[in-house]
Amino acid sequence: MTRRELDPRKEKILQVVTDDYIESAEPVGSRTIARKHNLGLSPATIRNEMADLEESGYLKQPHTSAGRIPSHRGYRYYVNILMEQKQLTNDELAFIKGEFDPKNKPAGYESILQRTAKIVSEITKYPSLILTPRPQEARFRHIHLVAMDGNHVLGLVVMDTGFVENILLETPVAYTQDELNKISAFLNSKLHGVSLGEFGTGVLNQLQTEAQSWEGLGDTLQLLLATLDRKKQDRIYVDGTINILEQPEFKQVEKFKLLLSILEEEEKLLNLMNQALQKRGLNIYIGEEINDESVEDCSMVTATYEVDGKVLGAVGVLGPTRMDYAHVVTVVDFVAKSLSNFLKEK
Amino acid sequence: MTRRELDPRKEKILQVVTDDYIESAEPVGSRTIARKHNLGLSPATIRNEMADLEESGYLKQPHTSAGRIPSHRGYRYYVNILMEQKQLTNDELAFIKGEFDPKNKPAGYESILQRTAKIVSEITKYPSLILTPRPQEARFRHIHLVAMDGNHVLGLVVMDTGFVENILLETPVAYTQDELNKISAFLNSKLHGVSLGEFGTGVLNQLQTEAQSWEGLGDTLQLLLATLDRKKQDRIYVDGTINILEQPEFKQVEKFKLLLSILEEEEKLLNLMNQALQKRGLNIYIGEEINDESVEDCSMVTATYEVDGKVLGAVGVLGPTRMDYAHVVTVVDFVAKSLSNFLKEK
DNA sequence: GTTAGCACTCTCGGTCAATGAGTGCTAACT
DNA sequence: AGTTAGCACTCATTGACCGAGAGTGCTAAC
Repeated sequence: MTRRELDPRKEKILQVVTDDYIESAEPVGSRTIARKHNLGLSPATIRNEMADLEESGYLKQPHTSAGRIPSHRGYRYYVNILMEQKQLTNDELAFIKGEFDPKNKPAGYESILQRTAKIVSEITKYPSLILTPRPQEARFRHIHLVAMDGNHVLGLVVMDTGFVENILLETPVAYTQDELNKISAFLNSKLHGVSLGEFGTGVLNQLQTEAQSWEGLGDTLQLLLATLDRKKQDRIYVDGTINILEQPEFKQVEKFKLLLSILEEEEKLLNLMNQALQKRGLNIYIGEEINDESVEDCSMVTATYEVDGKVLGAVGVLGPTRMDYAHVVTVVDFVAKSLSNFLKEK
Repeated sequence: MTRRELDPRKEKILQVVTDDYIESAEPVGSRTIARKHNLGLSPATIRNEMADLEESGYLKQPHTSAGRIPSHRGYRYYVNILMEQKQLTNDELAFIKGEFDPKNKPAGYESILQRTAKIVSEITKYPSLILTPRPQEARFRHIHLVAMDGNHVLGLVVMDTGFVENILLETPVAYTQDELNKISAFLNSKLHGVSLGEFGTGVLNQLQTEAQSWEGLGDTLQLLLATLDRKKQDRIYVDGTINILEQPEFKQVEKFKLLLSILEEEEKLLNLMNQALQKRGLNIYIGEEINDESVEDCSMVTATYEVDGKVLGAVGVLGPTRMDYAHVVTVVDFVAKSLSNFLKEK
């Protein structure tokens, strides 16, 4: 539905209703519209138009004798066609740019994404979600084994996404650093460019047969892989959950509890955010377009971030269907782009 | 106040009131007590005793013509003297033991503590807090520098707490692995056993002068330290925030918002939990004994965990003053001990 | 096609009385 | 002297009721 299917006057009214409702959280009536925006129309006319809009499914009434609010269909039309682009304020712009200043470079993925989550939730005043780069698709760039005391070896794995993982291994034999260097070189030659996803038992078996010359290496490898496998999971950073309490629709504890239970369950969040990766760039999910039966009357705005044309993860905002789409879209889009740039520098 | 300052009958009544109130969240009246626990006393007698207890500050009334609830002083007496030891149920015991099974050994500090937080909040049904081992006091065990592509060096730092940190450095010069090995050896000889806290600019300056022979090393060192310094912060893992919504005293959104804002602010949590480290073992903070003006009507139960007699961090539960102390104390204590054991195995 | 007018609907806030839980006090009981 | 029955009193809670206000749909006039 990206076609203008409504005549201009109906569009104007739908837009006004949506804007007003987003701002006030109150159903908006014909009188209010006539008063606030002088469309040169009487309340009665507006009433007629609104009745039409309700019949064709763009508006709805919480109860007779209340004003109208947009239906999901109405929001969809609003978002696709009517919504006016918003600009970031100078403050917002400065804030985001400051946080993504290349001077802040070190400090690893984890803290960058956590910071990104904080930025988004602070500006939008909604809870934010950041999906980490998908480890499954990361490729080995470098493996290094370091001898520690006794039977301990520290495995260091660097992926092409810049992701660094260290794994403390207990080995059946005590290796010298020289041996480990050889093993490292061997592993590097075999694994360079292989993705964590491809790297199933097949590759492992092959490695093991080829590596029989090193005593006990098979077991060590197995351990390395088991640990790596556990880290293979995507992660989500959440921030600003508390913001949702500012929204009047969540004043009833029950509604809020439902949403919080989702925000605390990483698995559900992963489901939500993984949808976002399917289509690069910006996405808006309104109401039941979010594929989760336990999310009620919520919408989600997401944008993917990428490096060298490769989609890594996504930045998202979860809020009530009555969220300030124009603002959120602008923020999410800009932050995702800033994050992409920031990561490219590395 | 660990003396029995009340006569047995008053004690019994204080205990019954507290137990009942903890269970029901409703002020408890004389009639209820006479009915439920047959003390062989009439409501009138109980009323007299309760009036005495109120006068001496152990009980209070939310309003005239309501039942009594324990005051903070009453809770304190209850916790110190009256509370009956609870046993863990078999299910709880099995659950905890299963999670701390040494077979689950790998996977690093982070995930262990996160899991611990989950265990505690799931069993107690209150939000849980886990304070990480204090990086300030960790001592260097091992430093290793690995050459990556071009001007990048990966610094690997292992602390005696088992904490492993990796830091990607951009160096002004491209080092060969041989050079790096020498530098590593040099750093190891200098830093082994030094704690992160001691490691101020003093040590740094000394290192820099001694290390002038390596071109550009000074800057690199500085960078390494700056990054390490940023990691020096204690961390807190929180889980089960949502549980607090089950408590009737947080049904009003405002109360809940206050608590949530604390649980989302790491700095405040650190303040709270750092108190716990002062005294090893179990601690109970009731009401204003928690040193934070924004926490209202809450109590905290904490227990330290340790390895080789050295206190590393603490396990805690934050709940309403009306929390089930007996249960929480048992759980927190046992989990802290299990965690200590688990960490010792490493 | 637009609008004024009007009857109607529904929510919200406030008042009022009834209810019930619980208390404190006094006087009688053991 | 400690215990208890009885009674008057207090206070929060609940449900019924009412009026005000916002908004609608419909009809008839413009």
